[in-house]
Amino acid sequence: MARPRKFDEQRVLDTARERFWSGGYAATRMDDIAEATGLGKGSLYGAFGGKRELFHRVFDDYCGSVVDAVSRQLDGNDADAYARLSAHVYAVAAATAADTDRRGCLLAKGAAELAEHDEAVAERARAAIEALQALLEDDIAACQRHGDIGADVEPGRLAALVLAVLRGIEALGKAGVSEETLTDIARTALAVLPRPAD
Amino acid sequence: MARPRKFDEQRVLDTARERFWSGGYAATRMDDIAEATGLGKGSLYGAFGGKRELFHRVFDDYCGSVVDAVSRQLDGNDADAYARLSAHVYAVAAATAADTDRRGCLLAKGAAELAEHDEAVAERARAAIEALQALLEDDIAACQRHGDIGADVEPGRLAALVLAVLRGIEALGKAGVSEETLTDIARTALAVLPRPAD
DNA sequence: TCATTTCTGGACTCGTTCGTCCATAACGCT
DNA sequence: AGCGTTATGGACGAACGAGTCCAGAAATGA
Repeated sequence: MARPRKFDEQRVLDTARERFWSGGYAATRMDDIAEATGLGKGSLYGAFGGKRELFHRVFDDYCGSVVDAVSRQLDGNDADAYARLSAHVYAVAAATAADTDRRGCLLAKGAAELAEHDEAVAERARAAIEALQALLEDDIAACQRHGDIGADVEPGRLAALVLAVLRGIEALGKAGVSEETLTDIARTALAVLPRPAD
Repeated sequence: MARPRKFDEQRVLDTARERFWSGGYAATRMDDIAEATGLGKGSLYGAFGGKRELFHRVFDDYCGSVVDAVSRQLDGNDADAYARLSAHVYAVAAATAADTDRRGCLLAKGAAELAEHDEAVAERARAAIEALQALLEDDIAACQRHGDIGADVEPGRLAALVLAVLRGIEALGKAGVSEETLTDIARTALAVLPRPAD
């Protein structure tokens, strides 16, 4: 019984994500987002409240989508668990290297810029990292059950290590390390994971 | 034959570093820096040129000091090379955990915020990472000579892996991962390095 | 002491950006 | 069709921040 919105909220969030992602929070202007989405500022503020709230929505969204994507990549039966892990690690290296704009990951970028001063961002990042760790742990446990990884180290520890390597690959990528080196890191990381005693 | 400066340039750089470090580049105001250092804006601009140039000076300085510090930590004879490596890895984990403000490393933070749009920052970060990698490689090679690490993997690859883990620890620390987990990652990383076949 | 040169610091300018406001448009319901 | 409600979008206000400018201070050398 009132005028309906003409824009798709999700589409606006996606566009805003692009802007925040390339420019960072502080360097992105609301006018940019308004122009990029075609919305007037009245609509933008009416729908999302303000810059900070909009970023929170975008960040939340992004974290969720990253966790979802990894979840899909790592989900499956025990027999293929190691193949999935390996594919995932190489995929992160390749994706980081392919990111020629050096935008890195919005999760890392947003956390780096705002976690210190914005509790909501810090908490969301923490939750996302925890979720990623849990996904890796499940997959590594499956590898151990299937005999692809030695069972003498707790899967949680190995998952934390792999997660650190993955985040490290992204950080190095942003610093300009070559694709070859990144792929090497992925390969070496997989190679040093303990083998079953058999 | 002219009035000498009343301030110490290095001290100003240190203060500016603090500001950029906690706030990031965009969120730090020149007025803040002026107030924090006690300088007037005239002096600030006269001595450093502008915000961008000042940040470049600070960033350059910081990268140099990080490389220097690691260099000192890893320098020594072959017999103690593994002990130094181990101490260094634990030290990074402890330092990251102790950084309760979650400022992380200015190298990572600056690179995350500016590398994409500022070639000078990107290049400086790349050079610093390369230097760190070289330092680790030297130490790992020493470990291999002394028989503390297996010689079947090239030291350069192991160094790249260790570097990724170290940067990953910092990234995870910023995301709020606990000290215990960070220390665990350090321990696990050291544990999975190949042992000599003996 | 005086002249010259550089430093100092705060007032000022100007562009920029967040957020507000409001007249108007669009829709659903009766 | 008319009414009430919500969306729209561009103009506007106000604050803020980078960089400039300049009158005066401080030091050195003649």
